[in-house]
Amino acid sequence: MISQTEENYLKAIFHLSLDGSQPVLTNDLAAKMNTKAASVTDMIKRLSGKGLVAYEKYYGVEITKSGKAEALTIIRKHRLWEKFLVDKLHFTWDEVHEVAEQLEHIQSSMLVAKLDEFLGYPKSDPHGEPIPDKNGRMTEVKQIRLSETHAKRKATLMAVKNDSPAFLKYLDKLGMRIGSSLSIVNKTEFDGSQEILIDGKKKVFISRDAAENLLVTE
Amino acid sequence: MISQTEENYLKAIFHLSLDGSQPVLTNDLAAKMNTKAASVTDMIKRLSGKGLVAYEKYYGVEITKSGKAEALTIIRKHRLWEKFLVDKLHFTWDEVHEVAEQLEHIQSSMLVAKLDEFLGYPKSDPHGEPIPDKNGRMTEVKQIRLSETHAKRKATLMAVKNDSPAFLKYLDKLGMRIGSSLSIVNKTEFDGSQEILIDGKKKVFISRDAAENLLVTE
DNA sequence: AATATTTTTTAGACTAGCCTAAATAATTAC
DNA sequence: GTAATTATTTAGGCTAGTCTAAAAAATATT
Repeated sequence: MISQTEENYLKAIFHLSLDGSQPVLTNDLAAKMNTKAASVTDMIKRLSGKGLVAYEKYYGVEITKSGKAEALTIIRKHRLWEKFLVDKLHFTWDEVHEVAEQLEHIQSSMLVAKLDEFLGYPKSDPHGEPIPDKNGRMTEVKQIRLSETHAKRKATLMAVKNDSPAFLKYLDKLGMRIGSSLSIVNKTEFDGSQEILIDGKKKVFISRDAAENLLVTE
Repeated sequence: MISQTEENYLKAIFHLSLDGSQPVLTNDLAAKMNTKAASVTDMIKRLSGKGLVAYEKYYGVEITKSGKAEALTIIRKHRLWEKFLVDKLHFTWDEVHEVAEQLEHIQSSMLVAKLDEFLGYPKSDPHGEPIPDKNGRMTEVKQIRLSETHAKRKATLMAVKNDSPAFLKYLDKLGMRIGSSLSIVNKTEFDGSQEILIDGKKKVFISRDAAENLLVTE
């Protein structure tokens, strides 16, 4: 049996090892989990004892095959629940994260399977993130930050890097959503700010900070 | 903040105080919670400290007004989720309890409100139990055990007293469901067994034990 | 009413997760 | 290459929730 706390650590390790360093460092994990390094060391030992991570003292931690499988089923559940909350219960995309953090820990493979079916086997969640299938596989689409695209190209918004309600509400106000077409009208090199056209209709200014959090395909 | 364990104790106390003794006894609670009496004493003190129950040493425990309100919101969530699982995800009524036991602890009043709306503000769960509204009020219908009805009367199955998968599957096999009309064809006094007609179609024998777990209105 | 039995509580110990403070290892600076 | 700094681990302690064994109170027996 794997506890909720263990699941949360595992998820954090998985995410850090994707877009961060390999191995994952104790302090980084402590920062992500909002705990102290000493607590992380404790937990890592437990996870290591269960074969979910490989741990080497003073070096760091790497997720194992079975740990990765666990992490992917948690992420699968999280994203399916987010999809449910938005599509069926009409939550807005900035309201779902906190609730999905709880729902992802419900244990029932039947529930996940039936929820997946009920939602029509969705491939991505409301933020554009891919939903792993029951074998943990997901269709990764090459996504780049809007800040890294070259001028004048037309791009499609696939996902957002930042899930904070503040950012998501800001995008809503701009009239931007997953699937919107974005074309760069003007780019100011010195501060990275851009003027973009949303769905061929609305012209807006966005900062480099915003552009870095928008993932698009060209 | 009230923990999941505290929620489970509170629910147990509420249920025991409904169809059992007032006050609720330590040993009864221990039996219901599958723990030892010593653990119950500990927990009761915690709940008492939070004002959710009134506890008197060597006497027993009674639920307070605020404790009852908490218990009712948990029961509300449990029954709404059961309704969701059966109506939307097509679980059978014997499969829902375990999952609903987990889902009832999800904290989000928005979620409960939206789920309620999504389900069309149902008044009862798949077992016929009433769903408390957001103020904890439920429309109680006078229900009696089929074993206590007088012969020849036609009754409607409103709820079942026993949620065990074994019993529910048995009822399914008999072709009996919430809302079925039951009329007693024959009653054997010495062992309480009955011959009944289901929905005017199917004639079956049931034991006193079964009849005691069928709640009907005449 | 005194004794025996049952119920409940207390005392002390365990695990999961967390903490602070101190010790140790690794890294950076000079 | 030694010293200073930073990162990590260990040691010991805390709370929630559980347990067993022993003590105390309530109840039942005769």
